[in-house]
Amino acid sequence: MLAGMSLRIALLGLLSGVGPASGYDLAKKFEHSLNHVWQAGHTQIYPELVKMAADGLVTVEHEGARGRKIYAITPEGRALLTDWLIGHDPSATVRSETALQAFLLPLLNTEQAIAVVERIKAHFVARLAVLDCVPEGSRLGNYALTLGLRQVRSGVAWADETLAALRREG
Amino acid sequence: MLAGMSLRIALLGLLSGVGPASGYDLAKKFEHSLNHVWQAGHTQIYPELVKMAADGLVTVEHEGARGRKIYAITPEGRALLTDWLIGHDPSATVRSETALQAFLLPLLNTEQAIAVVERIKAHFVARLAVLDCVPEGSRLGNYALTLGLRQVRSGVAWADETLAALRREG
DNA sequence: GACTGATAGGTAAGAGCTGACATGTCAAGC
DNA sequence: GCTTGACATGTCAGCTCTTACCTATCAGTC
Repeated sequence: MLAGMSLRIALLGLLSGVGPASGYDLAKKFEHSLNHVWQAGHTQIYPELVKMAADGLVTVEHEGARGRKIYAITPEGRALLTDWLIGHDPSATVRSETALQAFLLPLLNTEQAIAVVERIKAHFVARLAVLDCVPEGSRLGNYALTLGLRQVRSGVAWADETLAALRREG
Repeated sequence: MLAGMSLRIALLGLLSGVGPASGYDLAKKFEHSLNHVWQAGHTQIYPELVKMAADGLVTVEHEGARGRKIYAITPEGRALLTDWLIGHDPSATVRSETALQAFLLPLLNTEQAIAVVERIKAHFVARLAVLDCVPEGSRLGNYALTLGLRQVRSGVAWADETLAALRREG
């Protein structure tokens, strides 16, 4: 099980959850639900689907209007998906620009630090607003939604706590 | 301000916070503190320091034993660092394998889902243990530590909630 | 003297990802 | 008939990052 097959898994998961779809559909789905969990644009998705078809994980079910190609997950794809979900130990790699700014906060004076934390808080709040608008009951993604909400709320709480601390010492 | 200069910022931040250091030192610092916020191995750090020196952001202060090269941040480097901290709007790009597994949980049966969430929880707990052992008072990183602790704890809370829900329905 | 492990610094192939560009279809409104 | 905008699919350069590999020094131990 190679690392860095998360894009494949995400695509297989969508195909498994919502049924056959075109690359375009999958890109839209990424934008409107999965993007809180994994990012990918159409420039990544289209070539990946071609490779996945070559590997037998998906098939082109039929071609529709405007060159629209509908992909469906194969039994091999379903097997890979389930194996990954059950067996893959998620890597702990984190790359958060927000956390990096938090890390480096002590390099700024109090006034500057307050401004930075205010902006970080605004970011968390905006994200919270987006997550609150995600429709529930779409089967896939509900658990990720509650996880995201919890983590974003804890981000807001951190920002408030940090702002209070900075203002006390400032 | 280009995107994807976070590695530079992280290195400049360390040099600014702890003073001149070698690539090796910086790699160690990454491993023991920054890696909860941003990942980078020595294979990324060494070439990046060379490029940063070429761009005038750092200088080789002197060379020590065993070819050890000590880098120091320059005024230009300090200016770039401060500008980024104050002016950079952190990108919201997320790529979390854990969250992806959470997203796809509904594709599994209850028994399998419980096993996956148990593993995710174990991951969060392990991370919590690591963060609890990070020495406080090291100036840099304290704010990121409290942020990380909050988010990991909310991860554990989510896992407990989700396990309870799965066991009710199972 | 030989071996081990930490120190110290790299290179290079290839995978992953971003942003810019390119092409063409189809429906709706003017 | 023409334009606009959504639909639909792709390529490519360039950057980031990971993995595997390589070299060499020095201290301590068997």
